[in-house]
Amino acid sequence: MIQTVHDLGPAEAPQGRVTITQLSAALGLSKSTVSRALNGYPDISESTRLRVRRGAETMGYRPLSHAQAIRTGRVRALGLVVQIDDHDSQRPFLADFLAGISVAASAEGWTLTVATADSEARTVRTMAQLVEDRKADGFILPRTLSDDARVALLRAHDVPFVMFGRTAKPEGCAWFDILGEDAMRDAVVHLSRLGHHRIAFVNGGGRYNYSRLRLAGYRAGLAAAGLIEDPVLIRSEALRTEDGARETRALLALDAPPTAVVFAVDHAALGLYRVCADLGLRVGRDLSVISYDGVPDGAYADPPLSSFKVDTRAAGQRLAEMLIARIRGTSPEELRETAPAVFADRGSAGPPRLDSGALAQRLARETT
Amino acid sequence: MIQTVHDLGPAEAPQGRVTITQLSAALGLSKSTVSRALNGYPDISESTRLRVRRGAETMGYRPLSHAQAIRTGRVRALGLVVQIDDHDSQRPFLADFLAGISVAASAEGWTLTVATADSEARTVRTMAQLVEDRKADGFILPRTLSDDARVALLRAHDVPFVMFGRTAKPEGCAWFDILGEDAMRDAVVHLSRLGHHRIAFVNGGGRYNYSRLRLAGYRAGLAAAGLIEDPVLIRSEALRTEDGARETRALLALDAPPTAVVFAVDHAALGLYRVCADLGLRVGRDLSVISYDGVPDGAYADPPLSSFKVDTRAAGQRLAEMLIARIRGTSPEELRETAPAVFADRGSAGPPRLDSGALAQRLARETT
DNA sequence: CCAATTGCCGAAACCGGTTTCGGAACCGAG
DNA sequence: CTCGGTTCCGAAACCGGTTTCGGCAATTGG
Repeated sequence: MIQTVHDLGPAEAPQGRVTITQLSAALGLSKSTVSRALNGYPDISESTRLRVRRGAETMGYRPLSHAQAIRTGRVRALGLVVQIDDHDSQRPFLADFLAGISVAASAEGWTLTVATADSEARTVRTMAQLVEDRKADGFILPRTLSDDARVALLRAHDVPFVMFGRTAKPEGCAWFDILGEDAMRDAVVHLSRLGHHRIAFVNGGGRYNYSRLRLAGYRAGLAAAGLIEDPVLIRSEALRTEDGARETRALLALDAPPTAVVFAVDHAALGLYRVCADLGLRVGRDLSVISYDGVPDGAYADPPLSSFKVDTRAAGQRLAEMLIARIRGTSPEELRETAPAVFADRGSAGPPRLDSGALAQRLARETT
Repeated sequence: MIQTVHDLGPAEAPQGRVTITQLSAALGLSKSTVSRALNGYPDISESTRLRVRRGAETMGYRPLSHAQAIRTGRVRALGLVVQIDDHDSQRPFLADFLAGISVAASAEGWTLTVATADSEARTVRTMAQLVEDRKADGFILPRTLSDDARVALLRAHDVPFVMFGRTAKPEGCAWFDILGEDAMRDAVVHLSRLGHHRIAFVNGGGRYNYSRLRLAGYRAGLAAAGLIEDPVLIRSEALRTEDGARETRALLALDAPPTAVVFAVDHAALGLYRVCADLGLRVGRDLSVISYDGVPDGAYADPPLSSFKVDTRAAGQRLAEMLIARIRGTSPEELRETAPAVFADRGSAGPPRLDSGALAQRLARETT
């Protein structure tokens, strides 16, 4: 007897779940046949395979992932360990990132296991724990570091993973990344076309792999614009607003200050706004800025921050899809993708009202 | 033969996990005895129970949760469905919230399954799915609504849950909540002591249960301060910065504008800053403001926003502990806790430099 | 036409646990 | 000394799947 499924769609028939035993009985087949039919074994005829699939469909059979896991060792769950000690831009994107992962995962009937850790060591330990307890079949690694302990662990234990971000040592690594270097290059070129000649660069954290790339992009932009690199215009380690303010002050204290600044991180770029407010400079006229990330706060600044937006949600989605493919056996070399950041020109970059010399004079007046 | 665990602590011995069969063999007991010993069955002598526990400890035995789940139906996982259609203050707290849940869960050997949904209907559907697939044994419900469809579903299916926030119909509900009403009351009293007589209130979204409570707290504050309520000073539906700006403008357009505003939501309160910047008003002097949430952005405002801070991480931690207790059988009535918000006085509330009349005149000058 | 494959499926073992059931050993009481 | 009741443990069934193995029927090759 097949229990009819009433109430909400595929919700719950009273004493609900249909098991493989029930399904096989209803079909007049053995459960081994049903199992192999559903899992694509070659020794099942096409006709019965179809019959089984249809029967499973109509009876609403869905195998319990933990019941299969006991034999297969796989639970159909993606793992994500969020490291929360770094006060960088991860937070505002977290919800979108999760959303992207979640839709891709649930589209395939997978789920997402999340844990947090407050240090790199603990992150690795947590991941090891999750793997050992079979709580996740693979991991999405956000914020790839240049030398990443997580990669070492997962490689050693042969656990599938995909990185959000590229790495210097790509062996066995799958990744999805945004082309931050192209964004930085385009930012410099854009500012150059607006008439800027002294364009500074404020990078993010050096331990992150992206900072290496973005610096290269900045340099490529200078080259494309025919500008020569001035080391004093390159700063780094600016992740938070305070950091960005600090670096901005340092840049404006130069004998020949920049008239435009390219930031690798939006939150740091917002520090420039504060310094400008203090010094009576108008962003986008006295000092131009272009940044990267596309955080919502940037849109609320005055003038709104021109920034290269990253579609974090889409990234999460793609990463989840790629990780599932990876777990199912696709080789890491086939799973490497990049996407461009999209420039949102909002008014924080304009033609220089003052050149570097005039700006320096104005700043000198201000500070005395 | 017991395999020795080398490398990193409880990591992985090659061909690792010790099973209950191995453990029972090593102890010279049957696996049923071992199982019952570890699960606290009464028909196991205290001495063997101890022996088993010690053996499990030294051999590093940890039962696979999905192997137990196949019989018990429980996977030792907490569920959290994050709804991302509402653009309210949920985001900045998400990481902290997850961190709190994560530590409490992993302390008990539980994990966290996260999903997202972009509408209430989909949230409910997602939760039903997770329950049916046994991906979570219970749920943490963030952002309790006055009339919450999630509660209805879970109650109907007899699935354990705890709410972050109270509810009007408490039957069968467990919760943890911050006393936002006390915060609002204290805010009004504080402003009154500073010399304010016209104190406005800008509430959050009416569908959330907390808004009812915070309004009541505002009123209690007026009563405690000996002020009479003026309906024109009460606004609502302000969650985002734009909303807060809109409501601030409406308040300042009154014939007798408030000299201080209490906000139920920090991000909305930041809208007041923007309006003041536009109008040339100095926050904390020409117009005072106290808010609620304690978002990081508030500390970066000028002057920093005085706000009642919510320890979201602690809340997540406690909620996870309570949910585990709930799943283990504690009655919901025993699982109801509240905690106060902590006032961070940062300078956005001061003695009024102008009274309501003078402020109105100044605003009139400004707008002409 | 017979032997050897091949295609297709069922029976049964298995995965790592939990839970039911029955029985041996021990106990105090009659 | 026997008997009924505890105390405590092992054997075996079970949970819902997967996978191995073997066998029957149909097909192919010689």
